[in-house]
Amino acid sequence: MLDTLGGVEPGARKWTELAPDQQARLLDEYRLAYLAEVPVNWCPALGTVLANEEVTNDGKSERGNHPVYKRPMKQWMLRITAYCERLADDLELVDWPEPIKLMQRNWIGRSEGAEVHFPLAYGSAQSPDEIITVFTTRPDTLFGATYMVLAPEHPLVGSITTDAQSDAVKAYQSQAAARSDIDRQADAKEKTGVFTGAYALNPVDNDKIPIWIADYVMMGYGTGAIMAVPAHDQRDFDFARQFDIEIKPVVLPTQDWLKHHAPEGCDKEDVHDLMAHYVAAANTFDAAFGGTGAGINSENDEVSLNGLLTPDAKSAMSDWLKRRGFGKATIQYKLRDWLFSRQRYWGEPFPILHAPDGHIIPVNEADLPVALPEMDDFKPSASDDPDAPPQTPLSRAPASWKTVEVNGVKYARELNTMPQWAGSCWYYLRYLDAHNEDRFVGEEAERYWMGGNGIDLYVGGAEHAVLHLLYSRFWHKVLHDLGHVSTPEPFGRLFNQGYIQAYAYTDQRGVYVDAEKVQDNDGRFTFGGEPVSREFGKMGKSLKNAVGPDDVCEKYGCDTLRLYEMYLGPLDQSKVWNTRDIVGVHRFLQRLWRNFVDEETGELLVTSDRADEALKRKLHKTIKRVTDAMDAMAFNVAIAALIELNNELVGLKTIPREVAENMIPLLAPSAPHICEELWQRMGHEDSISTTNWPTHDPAMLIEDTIEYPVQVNGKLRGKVTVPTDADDAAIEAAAREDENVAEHMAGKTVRKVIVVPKRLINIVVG
RNA sequence: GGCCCUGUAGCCCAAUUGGCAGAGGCACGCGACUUAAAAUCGCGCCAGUGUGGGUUCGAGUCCCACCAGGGCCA
Repeated sequence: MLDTLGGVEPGARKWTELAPDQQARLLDEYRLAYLAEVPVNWCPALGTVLANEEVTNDGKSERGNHPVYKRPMKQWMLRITAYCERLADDLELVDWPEPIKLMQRNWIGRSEGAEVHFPLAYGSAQSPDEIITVFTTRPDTLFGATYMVLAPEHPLVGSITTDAQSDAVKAYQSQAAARSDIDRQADAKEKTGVFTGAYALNPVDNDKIPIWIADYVMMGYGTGAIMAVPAHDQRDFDFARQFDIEIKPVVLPTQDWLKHHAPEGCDKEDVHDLMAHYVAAANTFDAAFGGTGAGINSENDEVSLNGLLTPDAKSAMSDWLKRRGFGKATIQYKLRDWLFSRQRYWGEPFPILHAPDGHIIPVNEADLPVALPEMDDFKPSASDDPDAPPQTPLSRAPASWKTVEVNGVKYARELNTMPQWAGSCWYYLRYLDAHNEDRFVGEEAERYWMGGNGIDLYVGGAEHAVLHLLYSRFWHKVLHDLGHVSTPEPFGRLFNQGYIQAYAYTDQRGVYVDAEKVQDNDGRFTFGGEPVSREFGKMGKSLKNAVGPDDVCEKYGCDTLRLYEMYLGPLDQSKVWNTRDIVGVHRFLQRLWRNFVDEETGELLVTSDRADEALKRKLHKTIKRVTDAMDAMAFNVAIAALIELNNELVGLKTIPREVAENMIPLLAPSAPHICEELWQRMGHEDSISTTNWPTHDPAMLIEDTIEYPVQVNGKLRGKVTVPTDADDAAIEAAAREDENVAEHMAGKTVRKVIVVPKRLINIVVG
């Protein structure tokens, strides 16, 4: 095991046999928190570095939209990559929306493939400096690798470049450094690159293949080097055509693909001719074939992929690579380690001390937590200059805070702080036992609240998919491994609520105007007499379309506001705020009140009278519907069912107590105030929040008779009512007796009769 | 460019997961109450489910293609 780790003496087997620096290096390979000199996202305007997750697609900071630059800096990292596999696999354990799971899987970016070692053509292949390792998801195309590409920053570039190519390579390297990753990854047809003058050997056939550098290969992804298979990868194809490199097909495309991409002059109907043409001159086709198919041109003395379908070819090649020591099947992830330090004041200080000789120790446990020093000026040092040295606010802290003496040695405090995510990674655990002075959460409290599958229900926005929700899963797993928490996952069930949207209005210059002051004149919208155009978007300040909840509360009460928000529509979808509709739920509450309380006298109308059979059935049906809907978080449906029941009560002089006692608790979560008031008036001394959720009587849901729709050939032709316990034959007989049904069956042969119990009857004739 | 979500009445939304397209609300119309209006109560109105195919006895629901809106990743 130790042998496989970098820099360890062969033969060393025991920890104590290792030199201190070897021990340190080994530990560093495994530490979950480590310092590293890495290319980071530096945002001079914010005066801080940012995690990949905090940088938008167009290279701006997620907060504030400022430009972000790559630059190397020594920073704290958290080794989230050590948990890649479990973070991906354990998504199986949780009840989350599939799109969020998918986003996390994509972000983690698991890909199966193989690593392949390409020896340099002139080297002895003994030293690691003479081997280029690449990762590929398509080891089956190895016979088609006709060149290699290193990222311009790849450490081998300097040593392999020939003198003749040296100037060109250096010029290209500095040109590439000036481009952003986003730029470099953009699918430009025009590829750039420079030949290093060096060659590698393709391990499958010992062919000498040229080594290029090109900026479409990124150092931060995979090994920073690729084997290029131009026949089967579009970017490699574009590159090879541009620089006139051999394009060797090793997978046979589908007929459709050949037809579609063949050059002019081919007989597109003659499959054999197309294939022959492709094998002879794949470079004349207009694209790379990236799909799967049978292998061709892929054979050496020991292994043949010819005729094998892609999955089989992949494993055959991986096996061969492993047998010959040229590589092995492996899994690669897109997720990078998490850049965990920030140059901000408002963040948790690291409990870390730096010794004068550079070694690092943790702050003594008795001195935890490390509190931020009081400072007058705690702003980050913002700058327009991307090369300005980072200045953390804590570097301006009093010397008494910055220096700590331990055993006579003066240590310097770490002056970076943790990112805002640090707190959200574990707050849910602290909330369980917030006053515990001994532990971050007591074991008993943790088991009680988190037991089973973690937090029962976590409601939040989808924007956290690859930030908070990934980071906190990582921390939770670390805590789980250390035995501090009992579940492998923090959030058993996740629910994403949608956004509230509202109409927004722009004037003729395209500037947003205050939506509340816009007048609607039969679909023509004006603001201060000027016409404005209406659009639509997430409610908020930027679109000037926010509706203050205070106004709604003031006018209708907060039960109405609450009810309205729940009634808008499915919780997980974005919904339009339409002030006009509020009166609907407000009327419901007023009607409810009038049903229960005499408006004139204020007398409670709930009596001990028995409910009649129909009302009882309605009640129990409602209990079931509301219960099911609340479980499914379909609050809009639950409220609709209660409105329906309430409408049934309108004609009654008094409300039977058995109805009231069940109905009010059903509504209480949605309209707590009015329900509490009615509950008290009904004679209860305890709050309604302490009462049990009503349960329905299944017997009350069973009807004596059922009305069946009768279809003939799938079209509704009649309806029959039969006793609930009628058997199929009886139902069918009843159906045939219906006049209209009989008419549509007249003179035809019955082919089939489908009786779906409690649903319908379909008679197929022909 | 790839992937994901959504599309049902003038509007917001339901539809027991493949079984009668309508629960509820808004808006609108008519009627009752009222001197009148508001409020209230009653009654009514409107779509064949974005488009085109397919599977099925039967499709809003499943499959394929396309269109539109929103999102994620390049």
